[in-house]
Order: sequence, then structure tokens, then C-alpha cells
Amino acid sequence: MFSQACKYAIRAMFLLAQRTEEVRFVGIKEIAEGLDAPQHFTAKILQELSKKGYIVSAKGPNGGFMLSEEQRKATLLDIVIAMDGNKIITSCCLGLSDCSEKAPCPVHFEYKSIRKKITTMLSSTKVSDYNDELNVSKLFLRNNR
Amino acid sequence: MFSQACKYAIRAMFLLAQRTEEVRFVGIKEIAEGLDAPQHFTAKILQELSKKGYIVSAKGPNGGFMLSEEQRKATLLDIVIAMDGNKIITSCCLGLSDCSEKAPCPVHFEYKSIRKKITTMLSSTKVSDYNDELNVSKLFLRNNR
DNA sequence: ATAAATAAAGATAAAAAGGTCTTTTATTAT
DNA sequence: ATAATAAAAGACCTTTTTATCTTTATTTAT
Repeated sequence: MFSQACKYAIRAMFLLAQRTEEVRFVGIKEIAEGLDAPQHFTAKILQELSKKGYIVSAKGPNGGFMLSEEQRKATLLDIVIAMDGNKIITSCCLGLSDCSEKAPCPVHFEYKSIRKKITTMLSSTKVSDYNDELNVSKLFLRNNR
Repeated sequence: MFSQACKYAIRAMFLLAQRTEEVRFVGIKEIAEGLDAPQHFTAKILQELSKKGYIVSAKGPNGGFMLSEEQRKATLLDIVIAMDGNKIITSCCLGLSDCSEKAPCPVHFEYKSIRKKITTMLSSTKVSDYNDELNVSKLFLRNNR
């Protein structure tokens, strides 16, 4: 469904939304640890999200990453598109590049409603929607190795 | 969603179901052409499906691949699991290996219903369900390059 | 000014996925 | 028997993805 990079990105956004309710920068080590994700790989993903304006970064002591008030309103769809492009909301699940209403693959119409449901879920979920549940450990962003 | 190999596999199964309504073997060249898929790559996929019992193969002149009466009843879920394993019906969409009802990721419950819908679609579709529509070109299995 | 902290950048490596090519084996028709 | 046909098998190759490691640039605190 999502690339590994995209999965880390989504989890990182949830984490940043939660941890920057107080205003501060969260360092890459804390983020990688909080996600149980490889640090440098995560760093590159955050760089990308930063370049695209989904997060704020700061170098130097006390530097790190955070979300502005505005950035906390980003949806999962924003992040997925930033990382994996829009193929999830457009492309044929059997890989036909010109699959369409007029020249459909066998599962076109059924998959359409699934894709719709996925898109709806992604676009209706904001990265800050679960701050509370994450705070009280009702929801999780990492594996407990 | 599905690996490229899995996409070819599903399309190949639809094609075989359609073309073996009359009893005969369909050669790899005809299959690859019918799917607009790379021949040798497709051959490997068919080998795998053959080993796992989802299709019948025959060597030599007039050889090729076909589906038995029984094999035409295979569902898309059978094929997807054969090619990509069961991760599509089990794994966390954010990549948490121990995501569960008791330790859920933020989208666990919403994704659960999507996964259910995907599984339902796959398990309720048989590879021979669209033979007629494929015969009259209402549905397609290849790109028209 | 200097040292320490931290993200940015880039080089490299490892693994997986996708794809191609060649040789072998089995079957059929002559 | 022999030649032709076609899948099986396996050896490569390429691209993409994932991941690591090192160096550089920037910022802060002293």
C-alpha cells in the first residue's frame, strides 16, 4: 500500500504533532527512537518533508523538527502524496495504465469504491487527530523490541 | 497494493479462464501478448502458479497453460496470497509488526474496515467471473500500446 | 572566537523487485 | 529415431528501495 518511507513519514508526523503541542524542536534521535526507525533514513525523509513545507527544521543546539500550528492541520493524504505521489488515488490496481471507465479492467468498478474509501480515510485524518490517545498510550507509533 | 508480479498473475488467470473455456493450452507468447507483459517474467510467474497448483502446464508442441474446471473456481485472494503472501489481509498499514486491537496504531480501526473490504472483494471474485465480458471486449487485460 | 550540537548533504552499500537471456528437459509429430 | 516445439530452470542484469556512513554547514551557548 505505502512505501516504507511513507510509513515512517506518517508515523513521524503523528509523533511530531503529539510532541510539539508544547513548542520545542524534537531531535532526530528522539524521533527515530520514538518510531523504532533507522535514524539516517528517517532523517532523509524529514528533510524531504521539510523541503516540501510539511515540517519546520532547525539546526544547531536545541535544533530538530517541529510542526507549526498550520502544519498540524496536514492530512495523511498530504503526506502520502508527498512521499508516494498520487498513484494511490488514481492508478489501476492491476497495473493497466489506461484503465478507465470506458476501458476498465475486470476489477475496476469494485476497486473504485475501495480506493474511494482509502482516499476518504486519508483526507479526513489530520496528523494531530490522535495527540491525546498517543499521550496516554492508547495508540502506538513503534514496535516494542 | 500488489506487486507487479501479482498484477500479472491476476491478469494471466483472468486470461486463462477466458481462453480455456474451450479445452486447449495457451502458449506463453499468446499470454504475454494478451497481457502486454514481458514474456520471460510472465513465464516465471506461471511456473510458480503451476507449482502451486493454480494452473496446469504442458511442455512440447501444442503445450502451454490452462485451467482445469476446478482451477477456474480460484479466487483473486488465492492468487494474491500465492504471489504476495497474506500480508494484504493481516499487516498494519503503517508497518508496525505488532499492531493489534490491544496495541493499535493510529489508523488501525479505520484501516481494518478497508482491509475487510479488500479481502471481501478478492475472496468473492473468481478468475472465471468475467469470461463473458472479456470475450466481448467490455473488459480489458492489457494496455493498447 | 570557540566548541559543541544538530540538521543537511552526499557517497556508498545492501536488499528486493523487476526483467532478460541462455540452456535444459519433456513432449509431440513426422 | 529425429527434429521441432514449448515449458522449466537457472544464470545474469538493471532499477528501485531501503539503509548506513561520513562529511559539511549552521546555530547556539559559553
